[in-house]
Amino acid sequence: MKSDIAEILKRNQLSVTESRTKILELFHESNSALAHADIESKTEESYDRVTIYRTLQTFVEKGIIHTIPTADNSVLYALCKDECTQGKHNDNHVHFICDVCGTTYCLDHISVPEINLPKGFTPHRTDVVASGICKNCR
Amino acid sequence: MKSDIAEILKRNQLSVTESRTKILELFHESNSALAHADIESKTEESYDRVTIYRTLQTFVEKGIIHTIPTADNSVLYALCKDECTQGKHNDNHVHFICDVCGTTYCLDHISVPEINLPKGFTPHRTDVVASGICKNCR
DNA sequence: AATAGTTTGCAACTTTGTTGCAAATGTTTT
DNA sequence: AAAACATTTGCAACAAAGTTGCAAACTATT
Repeated sequence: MKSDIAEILKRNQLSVTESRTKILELFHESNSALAHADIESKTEESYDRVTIYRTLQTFVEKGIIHTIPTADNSVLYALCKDECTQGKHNDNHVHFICDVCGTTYCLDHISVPEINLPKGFTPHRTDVVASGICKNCR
Repeated sequence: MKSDIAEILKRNQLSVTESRTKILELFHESNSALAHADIESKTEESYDRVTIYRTLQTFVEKGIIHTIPTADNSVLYALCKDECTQGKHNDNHVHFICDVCGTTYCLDHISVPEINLPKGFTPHRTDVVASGICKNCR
């Protein structure tokens, strides 16, 4: 498992450091999206705030994770599907934010339907963010 | 026109003040979404930052404007359709953000398609945010 | 026009995110 | 496996974004 994580880092030309390994592990363990603050607390503040910011930035650039737009404009990150690579994100799936527990789910298998935009608008990326009540909070 | 604006404020039990009138006018004049910074510059810094924050908050609470989730997690606001009232937002329409000029359009007339969520997930609000190239930047 | 209620602006503060740089860590070479 | 090189980390200092309390200014009400 640990070596899996290292593999991912190497494949993306990143040195395998303690913080990167740990943070990437967190994403793999969690089945929901994580905010900067989640990572700070789950790592028990072992790493500098700056390191976490930079690690997340790097992961986004490499296509390892992606950001999720939220209605309250907090910044969330989640693992990308395999098809994502540097500069070419393929995250056209649906996200669900639970109004009760706040958990954000990445519904990878549910794809975004075609949207008929007005003449002249060419879409490049489409995000769907649904919010409501999740399966654990009913 | 000015009296229209005052009407809206009164209808929402808000005192008609210069800043509120001016800010609400800005939204009515603009056909795109506005960020806090846009409002600051378009009012030529006549109002305190805090006043703008509070005005936007109040307008959101009253259902006069709504926030738009963005992929880069900046905070954007746009006028609500008539059907929105306090505590009951009805913004299930599509937003489009132009990657070139940064303009955000509220595509009121394009409705969000049904999304089949997994069992147990009950949606309450659904946002669709498309980004790409807008009609003016082709 | 006086009073009561609301809103504004200021100051101070918190939270969130960024940058430069030296020290520490990771990688490669011999 | 140690030296040399490259990358990453943590610190400090800063910048930007957002919040709160409170007195002064403004709206609304009588």
